Amino acid sequence: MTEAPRRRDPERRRREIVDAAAAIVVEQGPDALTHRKVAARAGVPLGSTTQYFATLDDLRAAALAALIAEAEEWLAELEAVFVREGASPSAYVAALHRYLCDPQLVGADFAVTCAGPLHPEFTALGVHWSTNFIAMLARYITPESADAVAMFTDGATMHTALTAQPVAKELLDRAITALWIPRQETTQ
Amino acid sequence: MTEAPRRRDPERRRREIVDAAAAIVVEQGPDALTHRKVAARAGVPLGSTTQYFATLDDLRAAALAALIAEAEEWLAELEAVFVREGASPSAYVAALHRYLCDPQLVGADFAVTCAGPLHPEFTALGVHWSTNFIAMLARYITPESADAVAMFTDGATMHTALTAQPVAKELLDRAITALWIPRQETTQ
Amino acid sequence: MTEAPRRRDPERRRREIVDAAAAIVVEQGPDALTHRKVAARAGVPLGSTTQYFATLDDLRAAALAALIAEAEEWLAELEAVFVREGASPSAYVAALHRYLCDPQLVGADFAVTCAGPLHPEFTALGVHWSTNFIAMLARYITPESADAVAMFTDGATMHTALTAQPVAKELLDRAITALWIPRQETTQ
Amino acid sequence: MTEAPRRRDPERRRREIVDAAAAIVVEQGPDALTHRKVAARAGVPLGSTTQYFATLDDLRAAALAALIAEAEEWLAELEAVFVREGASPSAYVAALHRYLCDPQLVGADFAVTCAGPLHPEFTALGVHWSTNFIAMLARYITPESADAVAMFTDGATMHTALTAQPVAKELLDRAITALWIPRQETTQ
DNA sequence: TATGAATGAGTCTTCATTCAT
DNA sequence: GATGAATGAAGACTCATTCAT
Repeated sequence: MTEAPRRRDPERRRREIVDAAAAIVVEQGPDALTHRKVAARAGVPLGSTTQYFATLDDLRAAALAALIAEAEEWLAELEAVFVREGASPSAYVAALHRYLCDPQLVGADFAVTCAGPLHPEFTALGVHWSTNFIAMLARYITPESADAVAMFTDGATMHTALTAQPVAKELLDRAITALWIPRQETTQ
Repeated sequence: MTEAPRRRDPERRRREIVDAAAAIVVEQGPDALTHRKVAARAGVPLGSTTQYFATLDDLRAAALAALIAEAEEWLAELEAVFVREGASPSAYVAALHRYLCDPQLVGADFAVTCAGPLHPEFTALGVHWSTNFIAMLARYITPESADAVAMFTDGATMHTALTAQPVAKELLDRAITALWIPRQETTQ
Repeated sequence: MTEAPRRRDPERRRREIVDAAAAIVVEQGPDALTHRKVAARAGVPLGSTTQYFATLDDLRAAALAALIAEAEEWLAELEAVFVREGASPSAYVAALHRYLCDPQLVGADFAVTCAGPLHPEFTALGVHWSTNFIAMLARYITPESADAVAMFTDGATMHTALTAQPVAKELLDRAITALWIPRQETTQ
Repeated sequence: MTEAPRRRDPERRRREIVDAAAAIVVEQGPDALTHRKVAARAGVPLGSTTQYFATLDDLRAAALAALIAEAEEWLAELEAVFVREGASPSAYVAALHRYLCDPQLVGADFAVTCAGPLHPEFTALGVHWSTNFIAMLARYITPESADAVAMFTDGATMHTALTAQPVAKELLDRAITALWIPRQETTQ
């Protein structure tokens, strides 16, 4: 009943294709994306992957954009916490640890990080994410501190991707506390 | 005579092949490696790439190992500095900045980091490098500090790879100083 | 009112499609025709190209017919000149040179000539055009002369298509004069 | 026994591929060439068509070059006749008629003529052939006459291709005789 | 009726790997 | 041992045609 009419739902199909592509990018890397894998995973005929995306690069771009969107969402939630409870190392560490415990998010971050240097067309995407991240932090801590925290966070993400184990919370806690310098202004 | 025996120098040819493969891995990523590219770049016949390496995966492994070897060398030099001059944040930052200014080293690090999560057979390589790195640091600073410094260093490397610009020395300096905690023991 | 009924004007749309197809055939050859190119060029939705023509071959046939129609028009004008001013080499050369200076006409002739031998279904079209041409000439010059003039004209057209430069008028003049033999009959 | 050793004869295989491609170009036109058709016709695996020719365009170029070479050979024979017996309309007509009776030659000429305007990379080939042809004639008849004879010959070839029937010898005779003007020089 | 999504066959091309020479 | 030809499996992409809406 909730199945609803399946046939002819371009929006849905497009989303299915992008989601399948994103999953493959996360699991096997941006270079491992093929039309065939996407079609098989999405359960759609081969032709529809080219129906919706003129080239594989377009599809890869859509997949990476979808992945970044999830990370942006996490970032927005983090800021909401800062607004609600104030920005503190412990709040940040809690959020970061949650992030690292979500393989989907870690994989997405990893994929974007890998795609940047190898595919010039995606460099901007990675830079944009990085810039956004730092900018958000810099609304609560000093710019220098924001740079350092972001950089450490990147390293933690890569390490998590490599070991497939989230970095220990204590480690995050010590490092973030050491790098964290709140902005001096009284008001934001 | 000083020319050395040119024809029939398998060692030399093998090295040429590995070097070419490593260069391609750095520039285009581990997934972009092909026999043809290697042969063309090394200036050797196509057949010799399969003569020396049974499969392309073997060749990729050799290339990544060669890249790691360069990083290990840098690590050994760093430790030599520590032994000679003592381990200090500034000594570390100087070495790290040199590292980040060498695109070859950054590219190598990036390639290994990318290969790890995507190709299970290379995960061990990445973990090994990371472990070695931390172990070296931990001979001079606390284990916790070593973890944090290594993680931040990873993030700095990825950021450099992404922007193709070495991270500013001041930024490295502030962060490393904040994370650096010498071991208490008087002797090592 | 002068706007005419725009929506629901099947004739108009059909003509737009055929014209677009003809232009593509002239520019890229009969084999390069695709529904998508036609739709894009005509500015109509993809579906309408199959709505009006059951198969691509049908559309190609319509395009070639339209091209031939333009040539037939030129032929009719030429005969009108003959009727008005009498058939003379110089009148023919003037008309032929105008023909060769019109890339649209040359392209059309070229397209039909190419399509004939390669696509059996279009052979008749080419033969028909050729026959018409000769028949018209043969009303004013001897049949033998008509054959020769038509054949030379074909060659001139092909040469123009190849070099994208109309054949020099002097050359046409000399050749046509040499090949031209008026009919002896007093009446037509 | 005359079969000789088949295996590993790159020269032979390359020739087989080019010949098959040339036959297809003649029969179906330059645009109808595909790797699959060539492989099937030559009786070689699909992969070898790309082994010997990096792209289909390269293969098409080789095929057209082979076809032109046959025509050049005919041209050389024609000149040999002129040298031996003197250049006369009847000698030319005899050779031309022989040419038109050979579907292979007519098809080749037709293919090159078609390829020229549609594929810019082959325009030069067609122009070159045309220029050579005229230059040869101009060694025996006036340049103006050579232009006209060549142009008529082109038309005759196209007509033969279209109707799949060689043009009648009498027609050729009348036209060539009318267009033929020997060089005035006493020597040459 | 008009439209554009759907799809599978077919296109060119790349390539790992094998193997004759 | 060294080399380059051989080959079939994929890969990206195009497209005629069908058909739901």
